[in-house]
Parts: sequence; structure tokens; C-alpha cells
Amino acid sequence: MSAVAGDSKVATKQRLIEAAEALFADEGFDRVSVRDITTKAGANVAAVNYHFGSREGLVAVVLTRYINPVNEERLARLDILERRVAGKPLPVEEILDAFVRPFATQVRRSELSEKLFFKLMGRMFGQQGCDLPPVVENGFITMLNRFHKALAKALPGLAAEDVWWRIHLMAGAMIHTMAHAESLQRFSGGDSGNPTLEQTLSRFIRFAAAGMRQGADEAPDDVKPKGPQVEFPF
Amino acid sequence: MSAVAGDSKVATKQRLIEAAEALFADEGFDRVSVRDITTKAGANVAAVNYHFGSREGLVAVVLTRYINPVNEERLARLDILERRVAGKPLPVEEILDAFVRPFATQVRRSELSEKLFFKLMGRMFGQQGCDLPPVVENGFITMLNRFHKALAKALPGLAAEDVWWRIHLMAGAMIHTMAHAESLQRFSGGDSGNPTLEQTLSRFIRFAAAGMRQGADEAPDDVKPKGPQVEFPF
DNA sequence: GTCTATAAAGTGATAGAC
DNA sequence: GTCTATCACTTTATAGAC
Repeated sequence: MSAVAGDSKVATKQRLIEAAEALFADEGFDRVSVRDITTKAGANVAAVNYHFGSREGLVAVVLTRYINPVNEERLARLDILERRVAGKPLPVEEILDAFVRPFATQVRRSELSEKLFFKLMGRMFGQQGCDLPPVVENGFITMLNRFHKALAKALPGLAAEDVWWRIHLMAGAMIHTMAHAESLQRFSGGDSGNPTLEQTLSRFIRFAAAGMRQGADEAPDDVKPKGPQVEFPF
Repeated sequence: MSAVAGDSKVATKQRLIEAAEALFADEGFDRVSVRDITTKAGANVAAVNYHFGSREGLVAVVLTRYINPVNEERLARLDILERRVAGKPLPVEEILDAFVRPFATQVRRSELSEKLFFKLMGRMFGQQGCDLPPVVENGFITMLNRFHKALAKALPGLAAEDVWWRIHLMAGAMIHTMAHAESLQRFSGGDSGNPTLEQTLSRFIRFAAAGMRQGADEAPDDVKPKGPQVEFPF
């Protein structure tokens, strides 16, 4: 059950967090005021400062609440997979599954709708620059380096640098797809259908695995693509 | 040359636009005040309202200034390619080249550094919801439908719905990669190297083309991936 | 823990002189 | 087209009563 105004069984602190999450997902971290949050939560204007010290403190709590569990579950899943193959390379699909499936786990833990949850994830993971709390930033570094290692082992034909860029491309595809599913509906005029979460994960894994594997056994990545290179008069 | 405070040869209106672009790229559209912009441009506080009617008017100008040329150049490039093959399908790489190369064209037209320009593009294309001016929104719809058609023809094994989702994944990879190149550097500890723009485009095209093509001749996209589906205790 | 009242600063916008 | 002065409003934060 979602905690909003009038739901006085749930502690104020919790109601504030959940109201903030919903508002941040919808409007972005910058467009939501403390008053918006306390009103939605049915709390007093001073409640945010009492419970979180400041608006910034609440933002940090919201940022940490899902990102860290997602990154930890990613590592735990990768651990399980690697224990099973005992040092051998893993199939790329399995590694990518460990990378995205935690979202499906965590969305069930949250009070948000699937749609709002992924919008919030998109805003968080798509954040520019360094406004992530240090503990979150470090969690990313640890997690990404483990996945880099696993993917480099799975794709021995690729240079370390290329593996990093493909991780970046892969993560971008995931974040954007989750955050902007409604844009796709708008742009396609509804022709993109109404897939389940599982179908979307499957689509992502297939797309990204093919991209990760591309040419891994042949040419290095910095060879020119065979595209046309038309001279263009702009 | 960049137009900032003191550069009185350039018209105020132009200086305001360029100052706004740089600030929006760095901090996001919401965190920049009218005063920030006029100060950076060396203009009077009232200048934004005089020249653009309101802060919102300036934002709309900035949003339209590059997105529309990018989308139009995409269409023009696709036109040239299609004229050459006279109704036959195009190689996926050539279609994707037409999709991303306009960024390389437009970055040269702008006063921003390559890094700032792509950060700005990332903020624009990554915008949630409907705060795009209608002319921009419609430009997207037209452009994306043309690319959908070209890609569907190039990938006859795919359902229309799957083509839409792969376009979405592909565009997400591009936007995120361009906007967050510095995050990759931070997360990889510098191991992602210092590729040129051309190398980055090439990496993107190869990755995305492989993803677009995945299984296009065999199974439909909604088949379960062969990943492990481990039961996970969360 | 919750509330009211209020402080202190910042916001976009505008009228009117030059 | 530029400037000053100012308005009306919102923002975060806090002191102090309950």
C-alpha cells in the first residue's frame, strides 16, 4: 500500500520518503519543493527538516534506497553464476541477466507502480555529474569493475577499453529504455505494443548481448565501419 | 568564438542564448536562473524577458536550436542513401550512420566545446515527458517513423513492434553514451581511453547494428532468452 | 514529534527612465 | 535596446510553543 496523505498508520518519515519518490519520478529532483512533498505526505512543512536535516538529506536517502540494493543484487547474482562455472567464462546473456534482473526484484519491494519506479530509476541512473552520495558512487565503481572483468573474460577478443565502452552503451540502452517507455509509445503512435516487464528485459538482453559480442572474434573495435561516409553539405 | 560577458561585438540576444546553453549543459535546465544567464552573458537582468518574453521562451529557443537541425539532417541523409539503392533495403550500418552523424555536423556549428555540446544534447534528448515544444515533438515523430520504415525494410525478419523497441534501445545507447562520457571515465578509472568523436560513433554503430540485427532471420523477439532464470532469494 | 510563525534569500517579471 | 528599482511570490530553514 502506498503511503500518502491521511495514511496515518505509516510513520511520517516513511510517508515523506514515498511521497518524495513519486514526485521526483514524475517531475525530476529539481522541480519538487519541500512543500510539495509535505503536502503530498500529509505532513507538516517542517517535517522534512526534522526527519532528514534538510531537503538535500531527503534526496540522498531516496537516491541511496534503491540504487545500492540494485548494485548489491547485481554482484550477488554474478557471484552465483560464477560459482557455477568455476573460473570459466560465462555466456554474455547470463551476465546481462544478472545486470538487469535486480530491477525486477526491487520494483516489487517498492510502493511505486512499475511505471513510476522505472521513471525514478531513469532519473537517478541518468543523473549527470557528481551529485550522487559517495557511498553510491563507490558502489557503482565496485559493481562495474566486477562486470567488466566478467565480460572481458566472456569476450576474450575485445580490448579492455572496448569492453568499457560496450558496457556504457549497454547501460545507456537499459536506462533510457526503462525511463522513457512512454516516449516510445508517443513517438510510435502506439505501435510499440504493451510488453510485460519480462518481455522488455528479454528484448534488452538479446539486443545488448548481440552488441557486446559484435566482432569479438575478428577485428578490433576501432576499425572504421563499412558505412558510406557520404560527404554532406552542411 | 564563444559569446560571453564583455564580448560586446555579438548581439545580446545571441550572447544570452550561448550563455544559457553552456549553463543548461552544465547544470540542467532547472537549476539555472535568469540572473545566472544574464550575468554570464554580461547583459542586464531584464534582457531575457525583453528578448525572449520569458525564461520559458529562452528555454524553447535553446531546445529547438539543435534538435531540429539534427532531425532534419538525419532525414536528408537517409534520403540520399535511399535514392542510391532505389527501393532496395539499406545496410543497417548506413542507416545508423545517418542517425548519429548529424551530431558531428552540428557540434561544429555550435560555440560549445564537444564535451559541453554532447552534455546539452543528452539533457535535451533525455528529457522526460512533454516539455518539448510541439514543433520539436512533431519533428521527432516524423523522423522516427521514417527510420522505422527504413530499418523494418532492412530487417524483414522483425515484427514492427520489435523494430520500435530496438530503435528505442539504440537511441538510448547513443544518448546516454554521449551525455555521460565523463561518468564512464570516472567509473572505469580512466581505462576507457580517450577516443575521438569518430571512434565513438564507430563504436556505437557497430554495437547498435549488431543489436538491431540480432536473430532477425530466426526467432521472434519475445522468445525467452536462454539465460539462467536463477531463483533469487530477495 | 508536530505545529505556527517567521526569517532570509532567491525567483521571474515589469514599469518607467534614459 | 538597456538600465534601475521594485513587485509579488516562492524557496529552504528554524526558533519556539505545544
